[in-house]
Amino acid sequence: MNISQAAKSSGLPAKTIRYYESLGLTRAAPRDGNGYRRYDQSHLGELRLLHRLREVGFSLEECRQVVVLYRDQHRRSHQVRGLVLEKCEAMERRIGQLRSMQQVLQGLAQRCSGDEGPECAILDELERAD
Amino acid sequence: MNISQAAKSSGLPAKTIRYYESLGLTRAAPRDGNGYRRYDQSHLGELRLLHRLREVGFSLEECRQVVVLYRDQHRRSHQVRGLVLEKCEAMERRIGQLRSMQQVLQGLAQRCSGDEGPECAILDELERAD
DNA sequence: CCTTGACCTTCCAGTTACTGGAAGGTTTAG
DNA sequence: CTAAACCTTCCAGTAACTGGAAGGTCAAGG
Repeated sequence: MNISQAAKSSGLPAKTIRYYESLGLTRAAPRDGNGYRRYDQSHLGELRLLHRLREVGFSLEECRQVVVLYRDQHRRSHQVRGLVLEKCEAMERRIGQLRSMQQVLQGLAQRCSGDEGPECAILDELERAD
Repeated sequence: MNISQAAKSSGLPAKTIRYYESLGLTRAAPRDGNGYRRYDQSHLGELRLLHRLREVGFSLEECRQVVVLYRDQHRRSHQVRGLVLEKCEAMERRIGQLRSMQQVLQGLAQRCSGDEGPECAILDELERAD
């Protein structure tokens, strides 16, 4: 299987697959005589794992930690679960942040008349000291 | 007022103030004889505006749009309000995304035994085809 | 007068996670 | 035989800073 097949089957663009390989995030694919990368099922598992981890918000560094466990015969499942739960909590905190930002925005919009004149409570509020 | 005073008073680090100036996001501060930037109250308004916009999630490009209106005597407040409401909706969409990612993570964590063994429902789920 | 520390300046490099594109080799279909 | 569709590597750019190097300036203390 060449890289475009691996891309289709894993959901990652070919460019991204090469990029991950260059970072050492995936094992280097063996090459054919012409220099083309060759993929098999074992590569696909890793690529799909990476694709899905990214989809649920893992950074590449966090993906790397999961991949290490994925490859480790002696992992304990609570290690994987720990990483997932940690990410879950980080996500929760991030959502809370965004929600509070959004509330500020709503409050600002409410106080602004939103008419044809230049006076604007939003700008007044945001430029003022403390 | 020199740059470190402006930084303290606006909440933006000095480095960031220079950076914004280099992008043309703020007016270039006039220089003293020694080449130091000098700031007055009118600069502080802009700097505080930028700081607060960033805090509520505006990108620099979005900040730029607000700053243009801030400087425009002939703006209409509904233009400012429009930008804020648009950002508000984008934020809502983003929050929805994060929430659904978080739910996936919670579902994964629930299905994993989280014990001392290597078998892990999370990895099984994430590596599998479709 | 000299030094020390705290300012200030510019510029370059690194971060994250790709993505686009150039330049060039290979394979496949007609 | 040629054109399309692969593949390769490498370089540059994105967003929004941040750290650090190299060097100029200024105020206080001995």
